[in-house]
Amino acid sequence: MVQKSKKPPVTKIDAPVPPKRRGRPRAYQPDVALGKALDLFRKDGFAATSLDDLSAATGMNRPSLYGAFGDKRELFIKSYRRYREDARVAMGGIFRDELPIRRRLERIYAVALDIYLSGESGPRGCFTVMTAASEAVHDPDIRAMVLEGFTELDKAFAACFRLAKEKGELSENADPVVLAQLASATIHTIAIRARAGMPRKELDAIVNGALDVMLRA
Amino acid sequence: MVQKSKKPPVTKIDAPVPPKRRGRPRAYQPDVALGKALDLFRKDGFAATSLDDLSAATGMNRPSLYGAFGDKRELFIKSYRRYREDARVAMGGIFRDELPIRRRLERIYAVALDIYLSGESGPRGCFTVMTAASEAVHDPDIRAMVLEGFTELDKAFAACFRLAKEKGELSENADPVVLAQLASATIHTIAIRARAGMPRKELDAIVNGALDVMLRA
DNA sequence: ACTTTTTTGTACCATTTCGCAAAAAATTCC
DNA sequence: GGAATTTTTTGCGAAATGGTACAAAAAAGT
Repeated sequence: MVQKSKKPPVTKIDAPVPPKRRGRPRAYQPDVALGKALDLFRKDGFAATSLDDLSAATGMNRPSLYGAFGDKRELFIKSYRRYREDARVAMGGIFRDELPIRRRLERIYAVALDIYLSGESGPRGCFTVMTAASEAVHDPDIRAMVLEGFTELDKAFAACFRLAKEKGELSENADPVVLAQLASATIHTIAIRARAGMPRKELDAIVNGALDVMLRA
Repeated sequence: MVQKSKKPPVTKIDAPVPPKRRGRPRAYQPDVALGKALDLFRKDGFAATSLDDLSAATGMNRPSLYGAFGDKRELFIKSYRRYREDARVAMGGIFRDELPIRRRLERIYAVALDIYLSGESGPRGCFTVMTAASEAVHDPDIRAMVLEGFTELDKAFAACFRLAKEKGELSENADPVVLAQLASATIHTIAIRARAGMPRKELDAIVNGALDVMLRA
């Protein structure tokens, strides 16, 4: 076996052209299936979601699910990763925006609330918070991912405040790290309260009050 | 039978003397059994806790469990009520204490962290938050209880800040309601992060930073 | 001693759940 | 057209789950 001709060298990582796979073609698109799985997990949580539910939601039958994503736990982990990616693309732009700090934060919370309040059968909250509240205690891998999610948010907020301070939008003795933790705390509280059914108006009010204090009138 | 001698008139509502029940005596104490059930629910959540688990933990077999507390959902609800009562007695005194505001809040958070970090197999977090993250979406009764839990905490904090303001410990333009929501947010964030495995030191630091900002250095 | 009352303990049932094996189907390669 | 390859489909099976029926047990009343 001098030359390995097994795979044609994939220069373009995901070409829009189907790469002519060998056997029977898939009846599903992994991306959309994973999205459906994520929706279900967000709605019901890990324990209350059965493989049959997932099978029905994705349109894949159980063996296909298994072949594509592994067992239930692996599918959950992949769903969670997908959630984080989605959140990053939804947020990423705003964090790097050049708006004044108050506007920037308002936008961030608006997008967050869009995510938390979405869902056909009731608001779904923040998947990171949900996972922390359930699986994180018993599964070290999941716990690590969740912790990483928290610190990622903390850091993003901290960078936000640091930038604002450099631009003179905050007082000299403002501590970006502390403010970031408060900003995260506000994210967490609205995520939880959203899932408990609190209407958007009240959540917006909480955000506004928190911003008043953090940005120190 | 001129005088009704069926029951001796129970003037004292719960005498420490066992009231001579009629049939076979219970092999368990409902209070401690409910406590064990609460421990389990807090550890694993509703869906991941089976009746067999509960049976093993309480020492009662399933039919007895059913007879004493109703089905799984009812047992969960009773466990949650118990949690709230426990939390109230643990907190109640401090909220009404006459300490300076900073000290008072420090104590509150210390007690809260004691509750959230307790647990033989990992920190158990706040049961209200956990329940909001899971069952609250699908069960209106549970959702109502959880929402009530949130507003109860908000109100307690608000009273706290109102008192401090009256005593001149806060600036004139401080808004007790807004500060209370931030104080609740801080409770929520440490509850979640505790369950995600964040060590107490870091949680204490978050509390301290939050107090700095709320009490306006 | 016998009846009544209440709880326990054993056993059972219908359903759900996760996982997998084996056959059938759809496609490419030769 | 036939072999090779990959996926789908069907269906099985062992275990767990929530709930209940029923007899045995343990106490008080008579």
